[in-house]
Amino acid sequence: MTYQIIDESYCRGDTAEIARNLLGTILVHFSPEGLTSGIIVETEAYLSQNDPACHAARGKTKRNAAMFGPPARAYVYFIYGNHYCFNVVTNEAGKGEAVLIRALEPVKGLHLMQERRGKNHKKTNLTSGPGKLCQAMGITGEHNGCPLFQDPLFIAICKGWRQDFDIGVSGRIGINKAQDKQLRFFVKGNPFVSR
DNA sequence: GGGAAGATGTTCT
DNA sequence: GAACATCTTCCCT
Repeated sequence: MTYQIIDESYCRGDTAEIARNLLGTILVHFSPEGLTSGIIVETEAYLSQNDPACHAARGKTKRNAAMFGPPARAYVYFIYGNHYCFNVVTNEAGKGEAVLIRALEPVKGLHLMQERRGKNHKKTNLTSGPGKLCQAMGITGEHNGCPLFQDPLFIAICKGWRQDFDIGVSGRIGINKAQDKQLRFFVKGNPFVSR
């Protein structure tokens, strides 16, 4: 499988469209413990306009500052006392938009993912949720603001994974505000999609 | 200073 | 399907 790493321009423009486009791309992390990677199969868009569920809705804070930075960077935040969530910053710097990566199909480093997740999880339980995939991939708050087009953490378009998948659309998961917005995108029928 | 909510995961019934 | 663990962040109930 050959990769073509994305560049900054890939994440400029309409955030919902980028959320769709990210489906079927691969997230790769060269960590000190080893390589892990997975195909992105579920995403959610968070917008700056008319979207109270977006962390940037109430303006820039210390926590969400990375969302207001340049696109194609990571926005990683800590939630519920236990979990990290990984986002791709989109649109232009200053906007405050991002795409939450909700699920991956593991490709490489399965053993390391098992180790990081602890216990004896099934393959489908390694990366099928935003908190799970961060733990499995070794993504933490250290990666907040990191570029996503160079080592050690990057997203690439891969030739070789099937490109003929159907895209499902639904309301976003786990939020109380703006539940009617159809901003969740996923690969239909993929067993690694959450829920 | 304090409280409540939060883009979740796990375990139990 | 529901309860709960766990703790940071942000805006005052």
